[in-house]
Amino acid sequence: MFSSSAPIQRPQSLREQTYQVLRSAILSGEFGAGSRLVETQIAAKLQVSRTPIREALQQLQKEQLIVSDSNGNLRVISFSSKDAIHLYRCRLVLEQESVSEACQYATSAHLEKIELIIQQAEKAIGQQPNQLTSYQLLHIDYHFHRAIAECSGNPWLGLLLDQLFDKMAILRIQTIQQNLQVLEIRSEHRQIYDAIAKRNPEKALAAIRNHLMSSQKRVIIEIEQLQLKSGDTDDNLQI
Amino acid sequence: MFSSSAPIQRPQSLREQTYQVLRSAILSGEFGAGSRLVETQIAAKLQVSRTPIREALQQLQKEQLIVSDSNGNLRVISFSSKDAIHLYRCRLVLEQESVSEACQYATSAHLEKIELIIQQAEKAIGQQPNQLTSYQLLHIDYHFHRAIAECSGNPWLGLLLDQLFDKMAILRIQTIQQNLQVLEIRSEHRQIYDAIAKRNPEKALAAIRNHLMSSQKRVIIEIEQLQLKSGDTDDNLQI
DNA sequence: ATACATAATACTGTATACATAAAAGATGTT
DNA sequence: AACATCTTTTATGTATACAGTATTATGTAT
Repeated sequence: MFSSSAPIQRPQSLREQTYQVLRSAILSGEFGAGSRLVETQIAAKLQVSRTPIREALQQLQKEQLIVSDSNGNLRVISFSSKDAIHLYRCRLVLEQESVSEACQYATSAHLEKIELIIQQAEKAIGQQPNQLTSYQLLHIDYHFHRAIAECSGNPWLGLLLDQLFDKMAILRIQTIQQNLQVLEIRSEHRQIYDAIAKRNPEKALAAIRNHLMSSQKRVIIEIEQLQLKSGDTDDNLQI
Repeated sequence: MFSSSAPIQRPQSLREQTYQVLRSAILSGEFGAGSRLVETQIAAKLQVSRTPIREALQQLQKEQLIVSDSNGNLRVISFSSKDAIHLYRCRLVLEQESVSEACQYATSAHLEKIELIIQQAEKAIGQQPNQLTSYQLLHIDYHFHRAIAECSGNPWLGLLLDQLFDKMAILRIQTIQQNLQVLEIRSEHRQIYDAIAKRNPEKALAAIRNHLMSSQKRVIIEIEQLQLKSGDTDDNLQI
């Protein structure tokens, strides 16, 4: 009969589609931090009524990808370097838990999946070394960290991390220009993986910590450079 | 002129009001885990149109207080003992960060606030020893932990914890019957506070760990008892 | 020209109407 | 009584109308 246990899924609602469109527009930097979002405008652009747009915006607001400014206008959230520090601290404690559990509970299937992601990343870098978009890069990075979190078998851990990853994307999307870092990230990832595969929690914790601290440092430097520049000319004032 | 810097707030939207009503109905146990929520019914009950109800339900869904079951019906989430373990693990790592930061950065104002909360708790227990509702108890507990998190100055940490606290409420609302535990909780809280006040991270970490592990143990025992009972008679089947 | 009042616009919040899909019930047939 | 088919009910998704509010533009008087 119907061996397929996958529940049939009717065409996604306009709300869901709208949500996805807006979300990736934000995370890919298409809407820069601070840009304003208006129901009617988006509705006109996407050719649907305000209702699904409205609901999608509310979702995004709930996960703090957009916030309402002092006038009650919706804007893409914009992070200070202080926010960056705080976000990275949260991420660090959650990811330490993540790798620590991974060392204990990762199955060989889990490990294979992680290794596959690493390989895919290397291939992507090898093939199109310079035309990798920041968004693609972030995506690969995300999958690596997510795959580790899944080893824990703790869905809530993954959910919490997902929220942080979205914010990381906003943080980093402005900052990744030079792909120099790609090399560092690659080796850092491999160190994390190796430690997990060898079930060595001490090394794994050190590696994830090192990775996140380096990443944080890179991001903060760039944020502060951005702030300096926007301090000079007040063009891109973020109201 | 207007020294009050508080932005004037127009009457809250029906959506926000609905959200609050539903949220506290869920967290207080008025809607038990697994109960079904239907737009039209709620709309009829609260005498507003479906629109704000709908939007409030979506918010609750986003924060996983309600989920859609296999038929697409919205229901209050219901946790297994496995979920409890996972949720407590997340909470532990975040709260360890919380107390650790508190040891470093708590100002005397912060400490006073925490102490005040402890005193209020003791007063509440002294005055109405047996008629304290579980909801009130949870509320006091929440404020204690939240006040500690605020010492870190990390708003994101607080936000992540808030999400967990909501789930804890659902977890615990069914389980707190006998107020025996009140005494234990009280002393555990005091130990945490004392360690923070003395800026002793080792003790503080041990204390928070002890508190959460004890709490987890209490919750899990009760969940499993519940499961046994509902296994006997299939009355309160949670579909 | 500046200040003020009034009109026009731009958005949001809420209600409501309609379409569609699923679930439950009813009716008839064997 | 069991089953199939058709109807009715129930619930959700989307569009749209309307009200209220804030913001901006326009005009008028001093």
